[in-house]
Amino acid sequence: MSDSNDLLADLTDDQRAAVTHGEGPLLILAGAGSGKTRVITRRVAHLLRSGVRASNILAITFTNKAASEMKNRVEKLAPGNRVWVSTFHSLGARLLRQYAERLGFDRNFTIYDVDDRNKLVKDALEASGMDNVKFSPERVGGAISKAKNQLLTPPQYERTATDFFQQVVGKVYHGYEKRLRKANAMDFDDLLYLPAMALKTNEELRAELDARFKYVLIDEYQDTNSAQYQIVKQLSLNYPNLCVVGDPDQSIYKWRGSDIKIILDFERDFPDSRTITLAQNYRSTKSIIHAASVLIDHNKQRKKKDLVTDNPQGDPVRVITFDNGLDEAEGVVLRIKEAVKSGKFKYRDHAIFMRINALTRSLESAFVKHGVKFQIVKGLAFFERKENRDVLAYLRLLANPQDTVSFLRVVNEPGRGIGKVSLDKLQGFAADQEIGLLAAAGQVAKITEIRGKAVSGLRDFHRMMSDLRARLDLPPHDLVRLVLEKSGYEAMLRDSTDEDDAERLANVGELVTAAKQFWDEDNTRTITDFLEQITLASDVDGWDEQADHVSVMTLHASKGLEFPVVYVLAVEEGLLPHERSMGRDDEIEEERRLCFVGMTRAMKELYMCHARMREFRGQLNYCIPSGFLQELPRGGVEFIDPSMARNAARTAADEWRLKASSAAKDWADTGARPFIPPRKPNPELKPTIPDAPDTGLAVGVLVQHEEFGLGNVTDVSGYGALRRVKIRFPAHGEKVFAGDKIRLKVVGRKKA
DNA sequence: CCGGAAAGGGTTTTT
DNA sequence: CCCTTTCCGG
Repeated sequence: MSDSNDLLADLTDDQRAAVTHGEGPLLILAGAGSGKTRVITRRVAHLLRSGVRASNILAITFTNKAASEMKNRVEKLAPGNRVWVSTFHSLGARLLRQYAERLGFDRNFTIYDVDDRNKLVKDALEASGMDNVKFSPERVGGAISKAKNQLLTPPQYERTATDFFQQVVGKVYHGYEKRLRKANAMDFDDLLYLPAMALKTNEELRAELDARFKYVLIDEYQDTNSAQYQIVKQLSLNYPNLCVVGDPDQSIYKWRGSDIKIILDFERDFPDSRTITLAQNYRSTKSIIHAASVLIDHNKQRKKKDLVTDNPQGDPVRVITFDNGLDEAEGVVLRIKEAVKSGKFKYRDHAIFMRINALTRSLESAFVKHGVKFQIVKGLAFFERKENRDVLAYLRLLANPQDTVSFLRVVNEPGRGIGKVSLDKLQGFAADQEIGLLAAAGQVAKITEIRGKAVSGLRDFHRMMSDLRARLDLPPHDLVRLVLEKSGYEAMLRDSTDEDDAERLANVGELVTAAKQFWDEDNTRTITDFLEQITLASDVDGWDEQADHVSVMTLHASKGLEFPVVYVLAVEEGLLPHERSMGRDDEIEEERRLCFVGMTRAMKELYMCHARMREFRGQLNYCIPSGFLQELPRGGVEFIDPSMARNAARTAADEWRLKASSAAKDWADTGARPFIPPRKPNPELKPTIPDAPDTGLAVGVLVQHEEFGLGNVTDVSGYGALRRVKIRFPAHGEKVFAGDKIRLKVVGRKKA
C-alpha cells in the first residue's frame, strides 16, 4: 500500500510534491500544458493507496467527459476504487435529489435549461405587468442567473436594486422563483445555489457532508463562481483537505459569473495552505509557448508568470491572411488535406477553433466539398433539434407532471385543436385550483369557458399521459418508443409530405438508440437520469476523440484539450476580441486569455487566420486584423498571404468580386464604384505584417470627424453608396453616416 | 378560435 | 439569415 514507483517515477519534483501533499489546503498554479490533469489523477490514486477511502474523496472537473476520464484513469491506477468525480452541476443535482426530503424538494424535479428558463421568465415578466418596458426575457433571465450565482435571494436582490432595470428584475425574480417551484423544476443556477444555501443554513447537513468528503479536489479553479466557492468552502471547514488546480491566465468564464479573485485569494481564504507552481510546459514547441507568453503578457491585471519548455523550437507560429471568410475556410481545409496527404499528420491531429459558433457554417461546406471528415463539437446540437426537444418534453412531463414548460410545449404537438386562448383559460383554472397544468387538463369538463375541439383534445391528452405514466418504470428506450407511438408524434412525421420530416423521423428514432445505449451502460438508471444527463451535457461531452476526423469547436470548448496542429479562425477585431467586449479593459483581457487558451492547445503547429472581409448575417463587412496579432512577437512568427502567391487562378474571392462589380452597375447613377478589396502590391513572397487599420472603416476603429471630433466606429455595413457607418462620439452620441464620402479620418484602433 | 403566411427583430462564449 | 411574433383567412 505504500507509494509505488508507477505513480511518481515519471514526475518532476514539483509535480511529485503536489501528488504526495498530505493534509491541509493545497493550491496548484498550473500553467498551460504543465500536466495538471495528470497530477490530479495521480493525487487521487496516491490518496487511495495511502489508505484514504474512495467514498471520502470528491473530485470536481469542468465537463462530464473529463469526469468519466478521470474516473477511469483512477480505477486503473487504484483498481476497485470508485471515486465520486463530477462537474459542479452534476454534484448539485445529485445532492438535491439525494437530500430532497430533508430540504423540502421533490426529487423528481426537472432541470430547466436556458431556453426553458426564458419561457418561465417571460411568463413572470408578463404577469408582473412590467413587460411593456421592453426588457427581454433573456436579459432579465441573465440578471436573475447572475443574482443566484452571487447567492442573492429575491428580497436581497430587491433591496440592493439601484436602477430601474434592477427593480424590474427584482420583481420578476420573485415570480420566476414561484413558477419554478410550482413546476417542480430547477434551473442550472439552482443546482449550485440551492446546495450552497443548504450548506450555509443547515449545519447538520453541512457537517455530515464535510465529513463525508474529507478530501476535495477541484480542477479549473480559476473559473469558479461564488456559489461554487461557497459549496467548496462549506465542505472544507472541519476537513480542510482541499486541493485546487487552476491557471488565472485561462479564466474565460467571467461572463458566466466566474470570479478570478477566488483563485487569487485562495491563500488568504485557507490559512496554512501550501502553493505549488507548475511552470514547465510539456505540450508545445518553443515557438508556440513564446508567442502565447508574449501575447498574454499584454494583460495588465496579471501576476507575471513565465511558462518554459524544453521542447524543440519547432515551426514558427503562422499568421495567414485570407481575402474572405470562404477563402479562409477552404484554405484551411486544403492545408489540412495536404498535411494528411504528405503523411505528416492524420486528420485527427487537427483542430479548428473560433470565437463564435456561427463561423462553422462556411467550414462545413468546405469540408464537404473536399471530402474531409470532420466533427463540429457541439454536444447538445442533436438534442436541441425541435423534434428531439419535443419528444424529450413528453418524457419530462411524464417524469414530472408539474412541468409547465414541457406541458405547453407538447400539449398541441401534434395538433389537437388546442390553441392559445384555451390554454390561457386552462392556466387560469390551474392557478385558481393550485394544481398543475396536466392535472387541470384532466378536469377540463369543469372549465366551462373551454369549448369545442379543445375540450376533447385536452381530455384525450390527459388520458394518454396517464396511461404512459403507468409505464414509467420501463427502461428509458422502451418508454421513448411508447411515447413516440402513443403521442401520435411518430405518425405525424411518417404521414407528412414535408421532405424534412423524414429526417426528423430518423432523428427521433436515434433518440431511442441514445436511450438504449444509456441504459445498456447501466441498467439501474431511469428516465430522469437520462434526461438529466442530456440537460447537463457539455459541448465536448459529445466529442469523439478516437475517430480520424478534424475537430471543430469554439475556443471555450477547447479548454483542457490539446492537438498537434491548431488553426484559430477569424482572429479579427470584433470577433476576437469580440465586439461586445470592446471598450472594457477587463473584458478585452478575458478575450486575450481566450486567445491564449486557444494557442496553448497546440503541440506542434499553430496557425492564426484572419480575412480581409467576411460575410455576416447576409452582409459583407471589412475586417481588420485583431490587435492580438500585432501583439505577437515579431520573431518566431511568420506572416503568410496566399493571395499574393496566386497568379491567374480564380478563387472564391474573385468570383465574389465579379458579382460585386456587376451589382455595382445598378448603382451607377448613385456614383458607386465597384469595391476592390485592398491588396498589397508586394510582388515578392516576403512575409508581411497584417494590414494596418487604415485600409478601411471597421467596428472598433477610432476616427476623427471634421465637426464631431473623435469617435468610435460601432457598426459598418454595405459598401459603396450603400455603406452605412455608425459612429459613437463622446459628446454627440451615436450618428449614422451614409455613402463612401464621409469626411473623416481613421486615427487608429480603439484602445480599450 | 385555430393554424398558416408574412413581417419584424435580433444574434458571444455555456453548465 | 433564422426565429419569433403578429396578422389574417377559414
